[in-house]
Amino acid sequence: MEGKNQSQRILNAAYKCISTKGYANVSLRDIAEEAGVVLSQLHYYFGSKEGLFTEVIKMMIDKYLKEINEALSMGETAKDKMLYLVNFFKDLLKNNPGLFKLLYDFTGLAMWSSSFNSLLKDLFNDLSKMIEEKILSNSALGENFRNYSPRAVARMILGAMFGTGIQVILDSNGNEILDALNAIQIIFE
Amino acid sequence: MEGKNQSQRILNAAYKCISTKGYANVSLRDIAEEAGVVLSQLHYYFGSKEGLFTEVIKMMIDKYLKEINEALSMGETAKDKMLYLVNFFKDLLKNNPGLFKLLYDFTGLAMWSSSFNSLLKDLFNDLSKMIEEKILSNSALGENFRNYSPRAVARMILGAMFGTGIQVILDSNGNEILDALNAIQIIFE
DNA sequence: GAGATATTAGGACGGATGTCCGAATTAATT
DNA sequence: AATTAATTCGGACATCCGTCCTAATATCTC
Repeated sequence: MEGKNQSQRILNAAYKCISTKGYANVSLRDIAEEAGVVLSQLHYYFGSKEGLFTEVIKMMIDKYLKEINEALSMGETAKDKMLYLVNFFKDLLKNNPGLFKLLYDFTGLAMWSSSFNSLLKDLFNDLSKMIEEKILSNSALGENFRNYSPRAVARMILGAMFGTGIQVILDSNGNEILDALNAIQIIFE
Repeated sequence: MEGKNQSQRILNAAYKCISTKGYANVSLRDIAEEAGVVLSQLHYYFGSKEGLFTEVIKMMIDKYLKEINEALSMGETAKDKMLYLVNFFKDLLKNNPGLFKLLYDFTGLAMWSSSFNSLLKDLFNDLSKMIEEKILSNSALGENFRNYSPRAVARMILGAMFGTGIQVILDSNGNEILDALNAIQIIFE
């Protein structure tokens, strides 16, 4: 009756558990229970804990690439596009903080595990490239930009969002900090 | 012969273990062995794992507040001070990456554990306040700044360093990404 | 020096975790 | 309908973990 659904339900349960409690605080038994499935099914479908986590990470990566690509297709000028990107990120932090927590958590995991390192490294690479190409490439930017390569600026923008985001998450009343995200646009003024 | 030294050796060992392998991959037995001490000594001096980790976090916080305060006391203009701060951070990532990894790791821990949350939240608070007061307060900044509160800009600067730093750490050949840190100064051009 | 206190040492405990295995059930194929 | 393959289930396994307890040793006080 379940068929292929079973593995998808496990994947969704893993996603939910990890984004709620953190990868270090989640056991395979937690995930099995959340999925309404017997423990051994996780190994039947994903082989190991690492295999399951890998799939969750890939799922997360797809979401980020897709959603940010959408956000970056809005607007015309660099300033406009940056506004759309910032607003997307503010909305993400407010209405779907689990997705950001997942990114932060797995990025931390990737610091110590070479298996996950390349996955996350590639994601940051792709995201910064998207920012570079869609925001910083075509339009004629201010003279300030001539001192820094578009690649470096894109990395910094991505880092500013990420690093400001964690401060929002950390502070339960972080709504005020959300305004700090707008400050990224200072480079386009 | 050891006396008070014993607890300090445990603390140093914990610091070393966590900054090398990550808090999730370190057991009290690892720390005891690294310190050359019997397991039960950890509970004798620190009561529990949480108690020990708390002290390690406080030690880390002291280092950051002290070192960044020093970096921010250099230079005169906002642009100069920002350069000193960036160079301090680049030096940290290059020569003492373990300290940054520790910050990232514990910040992730603070997302899930309310016990550690306030410690890290306060650290980010203090650091952004230092940046605000020492860089953004006195001097007459460009007109761009009137659109954003100094508090928000400080948060964003801190976030940009933090978020760019993790990208450097993630990439084993991250020396190129180090240049992205310079791009933060684009807001002072 | 004797007694009290603080520290060190070693081991045991209950519980949790990832993994694996064999049987039962279901689905697919002929 | 019979045989084979795929899936589901329940439980066992070895191991590791944080914590706790008791005895031995060192340190300090008078």
